[in-house]
Order: sequence, then C-alpha cells, then structure tokens
Amino acid sequence: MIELRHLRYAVTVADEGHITRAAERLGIQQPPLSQQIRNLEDLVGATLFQRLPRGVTLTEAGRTFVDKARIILKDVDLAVEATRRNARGEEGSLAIGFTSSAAFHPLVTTAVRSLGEISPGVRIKLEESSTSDLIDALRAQLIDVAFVRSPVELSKGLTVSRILDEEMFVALPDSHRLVAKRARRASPIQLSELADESFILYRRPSGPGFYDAIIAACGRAGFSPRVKHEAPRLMSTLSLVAAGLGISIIPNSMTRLETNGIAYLPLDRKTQLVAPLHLAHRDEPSGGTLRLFIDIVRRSAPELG
Amino acid sequence: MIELRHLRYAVTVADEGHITRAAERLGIQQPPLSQQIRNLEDLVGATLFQRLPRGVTLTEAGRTFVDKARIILKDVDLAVEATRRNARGEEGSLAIGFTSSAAFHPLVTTAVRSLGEISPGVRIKLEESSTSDLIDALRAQLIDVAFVRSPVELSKGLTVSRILDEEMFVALPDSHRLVAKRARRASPIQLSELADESFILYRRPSGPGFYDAIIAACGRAGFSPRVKHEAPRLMSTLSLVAAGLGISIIPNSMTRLETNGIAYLPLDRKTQLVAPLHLAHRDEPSGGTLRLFIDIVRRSAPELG
DNA sequence: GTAATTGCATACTTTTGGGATATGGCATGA
DNA sequence: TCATGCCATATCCCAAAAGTATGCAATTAC
Repeated sequence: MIELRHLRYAVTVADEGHITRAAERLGIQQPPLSQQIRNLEDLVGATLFQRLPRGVTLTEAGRTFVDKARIILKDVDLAVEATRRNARGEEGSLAIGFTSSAAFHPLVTTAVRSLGEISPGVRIKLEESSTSDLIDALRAQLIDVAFVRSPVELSKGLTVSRILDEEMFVALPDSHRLVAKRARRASPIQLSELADESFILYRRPSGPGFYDAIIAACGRAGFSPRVKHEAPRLMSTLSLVAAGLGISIIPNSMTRLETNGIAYLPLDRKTQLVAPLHLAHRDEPSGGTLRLFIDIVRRSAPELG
Repeated sequence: MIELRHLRYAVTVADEGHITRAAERLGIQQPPLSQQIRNLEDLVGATLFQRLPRGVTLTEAGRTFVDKARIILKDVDLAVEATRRNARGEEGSLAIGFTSSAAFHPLVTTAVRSLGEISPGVRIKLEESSTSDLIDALRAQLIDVAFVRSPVELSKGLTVSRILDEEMFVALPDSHRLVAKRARRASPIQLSELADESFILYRRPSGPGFYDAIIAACGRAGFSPRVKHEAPRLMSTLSLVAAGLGISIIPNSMTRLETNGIAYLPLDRKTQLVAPLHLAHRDEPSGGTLRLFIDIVRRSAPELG
C-alpha cells in the first residue's frame, strides 16, 4: 500500500536529483531510501526515476507522479491544520438558542458578538423559542447550546448551569400614582404596594417561566395578585401596560426597551424574585466551538450580571 | 508521522460508525484499529471520534478531518492512475523533429496522426530543421525523436534506425524532351540520360544530405553533373525546375506536391540512389509516449515504404 | 433486578517491514 | 590504471503494526 512516506521520499529525491543527499534531508540512510523508491515504483507500476552514474532524474511518468504527490502532501498539512482550528473552536458552526426574555440580556448579545470576533471562521445560527422547545431542540441536536430562564426538569443528558440572576423591575403606566410617588423618595417598590393593582403577566402555554415565580413571590408578600390580563407574547405585555390596563413585572434587561408611556421602577430585593439566566447544553464532550463559547459566557457574566 | 493508512482507517470508521465492523472491512482486528485511531488523534492533536456505548460518532473536528481525508485518498488513486497512463504513453508530451525532405513522407504524417488518435492525452510538438540541428536538439533534449534522411556520424548516445528507403524521381520541366520521349516508352530514366542536363540541387549549409549522394551516384554512372543552381530551400528547387532552369532529383514523397509545369519521372533503381528515412532518439530508457510512437512508426513503415 | 450481550480499551505477544550497516558494481574523473 | 561517486544488493536488528486474551461499562433481554 502506498503511504505518505513514499510520497515524501519521492518528492525529496526529485528535488535533490540525488538519492544520497535526499536520504540526508530525510534523516535516513541511502540504501533504505533506494529500496523505498524501488518499492514505490513497484506499487505504482511505473518507473519514476532514471538512474544515472551521478544521481537520478525523473521520467515523464515520474514527473506526473511527483507533481501530484507534492499537492497531496500539502493537502494533508492543510487537513490537519483545519482539524486543529476546528478543535480549538476557530472554525465550525454553533447553533445558539434563547428564550424571548433572555434575548434582551446584554450577556447574550455580548457573548455572541465576542464569539464572532474571536473566531470569524465560525458560523453562528440563532434560534428563539420557549424553554421547553429549546430543550427539545438540544436533545434533537438541532441546537448546541441555549440560554433559558428557568432550570428545567428532566434535564437528563443535559448540563444546565446558572449563569446569573437578574433583578426584577415593575413596569407601570407613567401616569401611575406610584410613579409620581417615586419621584419624591428613592427606594425600591415593595411587592405589598402592588396588592391592589391589576397584573398583566406573560404566560407561555408550554412552560411556567416567570408566571408561577411571580405568583409565589406575591404569596410570600401576603396577597394573591389580580392577574387581569395574560399576554401570549412578551412584547404584548408591555403594550398592555402602556395602554394603562395594568402593571407587570419584568427582568432588568427588558427595561432597555424604549417604550412610550411606561416607567420602570426597581422591585425590592427582599421579594426574593429574580430572573435567573441558565446555559444549557448536552452532557457529551463538547466540540471546540462550544467549549470556547461557554468560556466566553462564563468570563462575561460577572461584569454583565 | 501521519500515513495514508491512518486516513483509510479514519474514513472507514466514520463510514461504519463502529470500530469492530470497520476493522472487518479493513481486514484487521478491532484492538489494533482502536489503537491506530487513538494514535491518529494524538498526531492530529484533536479528538476525531466520540466513543459511545454502542459505536462511535464523529466530532465536528473529526468530520472536518474525514471529509478532507476522503478527498486526499481519492487524489492518491488519481495520481497513480495518471502516472500509469503516462507510463503507458496515454498522456504526456512528445517533441518530434523532421528534416524538410522527410516532412512530405506519408509515414511521418500518418505516424503523427496515429499517435494523436491512439493517445488523445498526448501533446505533440513538431519541429522542422536540418539533420544536424535535429541531432543537436536531441542531445539538448529539446526534442525526443527525429526523422532524418542520412545516418548521422558521431551518433554516440543516440539510436538511429533505418525505417525505409524511398525511391528517387527526376523532376523536369514538363516541356522537356525526356518527358515527351517518356510518353512513348514506359521505363525508368537512366542517370546517364541526364549527363547533359543542368542540375538544380538543394544543399543545406549545415549538412550533406542528398547532395553528395547524388554526386556520387552520377559518378558511378560515368559523368559529373553540371550543378548549375543550388537552392537554399527544398521548395525553391522545384520552383527553379518549373521555371525551366534545369532538372532535379527528389525522393518519391515529394512528387505528391501539385506543382504546375513539372513532370516527375521515376529514376532507374540501378542507380542505387535512394532516399533513406531514419528515426533517431536518445539511447536512454524511453518514456511510454516515445516507446508507443516508435512502435507506431515501425508498424506503419512496411505499408508506407 | 439480574444475566447476557455488545463494543471499545488495555495488556501482552508475535509478526512484519523500515531502517542500519556492510559491501558490490558500474560509470566517471584524475 | 586507480580513485571517487553513487545507486543497488545482502543481511541483520528493532520498532511498530497487528494478533490474541481479557477487562470494563453501557445496553438489552429475560
């Protein structure tokens, strides 16, 4: 069987025109090189070199072979290099999923941008879905990694890591009495101050998300919130607040949205109501690109939390 | 050092997704294949396969490597095939030289055409020069083979083979008395019949060619020819004959030229004046294309001589 | 829940072939 | 004619490829 060794030997002999000097370059002795060239000629079934009293020259068939051998040797080096780049996460692809509420967090956008800058050769695919749809997509290997809000149950086969906790804000119509009151004293809103308000909450049909967490926190504060409206889209929640139909509770990153008619006020931390951000991926050994991305997310979290 | 064996092993394992089945396809046992794959991963510096309880799958880096390995293995096969075709004379190039007087012989044109038909992949280069220039070009490896008329002296390092002898003809103005005489009896012209004629001979400055042979044949016939004109080009010779300035002696193949005002009459064979055609090439082992061409020439000579 | 099966990895042994050394043969150069 | 250059042949050694025996862990069958 022809091996790359044969190709290397033939190319070096062709370059030197002299078997003894070629052997020196290759770090072996002249007789084994002579033999290996003979073996190669047998395997190929053609005379590649014409032996002269002083050195050798390529036959025309030999020239054909050596020209192609040179290219093949270079291609092998390129294949190894490309494989290494891929293993280091410098090329390849990554499918990243995130929930609607995670989409606004600067960590997500910063991490994606960083990956694109560090490894321009990586192709990034983004997917926005519900938590449970993202988990299904992970299991089906449709995506490689996902930002989700709540830690998922039945996470067998997945690794789910808490990246950060985001403080919560109250979104109110800017004409609300609490907004005017706010202007005179700077302290977070107590959940109990919202006992008489109409709540507008975003509830995804396929998963609990914030909904149950907010209900539970109000219970701890001593009241049951009047959920007057449920919105099918996160953006709809804010639209309803702007229309003066009620108030909502949202994670800090959503306050970045420029929406007329809404004021965002911080919620008191004693409510123990936070918006966690988790990173989920499959348990199996990760490719270079995924490892690099996880590393970027972990490094960015402290300053963007 | 990575070898083609490694590439073959990796591609087969990838195709099977199962090391034991891949080993069977490769004709080796499972443990050495497992070891060789591990060695390859060390050499490349990346994990190529993810081991599962039942079989293996490619990592993304592994997919990069195997895709390129597949192409390289195919290129090696193509390189061997192209080398074999070249060795068989089915591709490559051949530089063929010929003297002016040889150019008209149907053997030359037929052989060149046959080579082109048998091996369309061969690139043919034609060169017309004097005998001595062709010999120089052979020695300088500017051409591979040459049709020459006279056997050359100092043919060291060359093989010169007589291919055929061409009978000679007399070229006369068609108003010549010998032409009219010819119409009444059909027998070749005796050289002695030309004793009083003005001769026009083609003499290359760099070599004797026909010139001296004609002079010698006339001497054998009992006279010294009156060489009234010497032409620097073979075609010029015929132009002067057409102009009625004399007669010339030319090889049979030149009679194929359609030239007004000239009649061609065969010369008696007893003159022992023939136009030989030789094939010259270097002594060294010939490439496939040259061997094929020499074979074509030898096979065609009997029916075109 | 337990035993059998699957399939890759490890350990050890055998076989094979690459490479070393010694030397021969032939053409060239002094 | 002798020395030199340089590839080829002969023989030997050892490293690596491959074989065999077995271990380990996950999955499947009962």
